[in-house]
Amino acid sequence: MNRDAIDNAKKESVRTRLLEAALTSIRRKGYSATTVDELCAIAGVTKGGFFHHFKSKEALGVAAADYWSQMTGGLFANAPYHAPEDPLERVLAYIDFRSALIDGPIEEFTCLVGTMVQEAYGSSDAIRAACDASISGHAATLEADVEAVMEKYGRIEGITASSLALHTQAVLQGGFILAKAKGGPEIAKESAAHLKRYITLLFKH
Amino acid sequence: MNRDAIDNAKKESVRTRLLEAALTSIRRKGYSATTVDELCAIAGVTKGGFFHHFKSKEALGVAAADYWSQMTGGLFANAPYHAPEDPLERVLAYIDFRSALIDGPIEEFTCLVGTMVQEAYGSSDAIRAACDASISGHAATLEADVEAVMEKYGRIEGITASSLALHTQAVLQGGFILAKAKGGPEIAKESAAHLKRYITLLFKH
DNA sequence: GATCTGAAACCGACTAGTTGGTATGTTTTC
DNA sequence: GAAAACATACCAACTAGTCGGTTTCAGATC
Repeated sequence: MNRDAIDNAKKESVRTRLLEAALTSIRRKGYSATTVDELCAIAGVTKGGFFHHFKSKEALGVAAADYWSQMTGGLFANAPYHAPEDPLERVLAYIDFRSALIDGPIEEFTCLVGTMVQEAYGSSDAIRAACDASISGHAATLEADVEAVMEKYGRIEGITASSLALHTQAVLQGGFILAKAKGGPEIAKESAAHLKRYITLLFKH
Repeated sequence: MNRDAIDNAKKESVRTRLLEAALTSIRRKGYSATTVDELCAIAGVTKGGFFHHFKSKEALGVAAADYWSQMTGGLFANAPYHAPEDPLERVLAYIDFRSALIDGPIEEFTCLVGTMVQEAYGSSDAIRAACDASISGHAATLEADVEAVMEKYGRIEGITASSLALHTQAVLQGGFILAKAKGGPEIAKESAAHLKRYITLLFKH
């Protein structure tokens, strides 16, 4: 490891550790219930360190949403669901991939930005916008495939690629809420199955 | 108004005012960010009054979820969507009814228990259970109609009335999250339209 | 029907701990 | 040697919750 690498590791490590702590805590307890002190303790930093990297708790929230976008962006970009040649198969494979991720402890498969925007949409427009960018940005990566599906299998009156792509996100987010209420992932997987059936029915008639 | 009525009005008013304040505040800022002091100020009661009616903030959360169930239960029981003789028409009319409710300021059409369970599922099992009871209880009122639809139009492999009824709730809850992220109700209405199309496609083939 | 009683409803000041945030260091790195 | 990266100590405001007291009022008693 050369000096640059060491430097980058150290440079990023505290900030990254704080962001990782934020992901865990916010997904478990929400944004408001997550305290700066707690994040400092988890990351092994003091208050001074925290406010050196983030000018406020709100700024951390925005940064956490951006960090989340980056992480999930990488995960989905490298996921295997892009392989099928047929666009409809790709979209269905995407849903299968999302469904496969829904497993284990609730706080490990639920969505950071979906959780955060619920509380913060009215209190912080910066956080709201960052969460919107994350969700809408991810939906946009699906939109091209949906568009190709509609081109190949025929357009349906009243349905746009954008609206259908966002609908997939709504179904997943809603599934997370029910999973939290019920205390297990099953219902979220079932909802994903309904979504898959919907898209199949739409284009394979 | 007889003495009993006066007594009940007075007896209920403070508690009810606190619950109403809780609905408003939790829907706007979430459970954690809602403070007891704030609710007291809105309801025009002091701390002593609050803790006379609720033994803790958590107890208020549970009571608010129950109160929400009661309110929405009345609203949906008296709603016009039960009129059609055909069960499928009833289910589709339910979705139209839900869609029509999605309008105006975000905090006025979003779901109290969906918002609350996001934050509280890990911190308070009592609140989680109350929110689950509210969502699942409401879904159960749909289940009979869905069951009748499947009886009349034919069952579909892998789909139960319960799973489809819960899926409708997932779509609506997810729509609320996207509406919060985007700052307007449109996307939630569009998702409801997708849900309606899904159920139509399922049974009208 | 005036008076007493006891419980429920409510008040208001208090507390112990926590909150996000700051001001002023000290150390590390280039 | 200066700027970035932290640490330390601190604060004012706020947090849920407590506690002793006061008010209200239905019902029992006379």
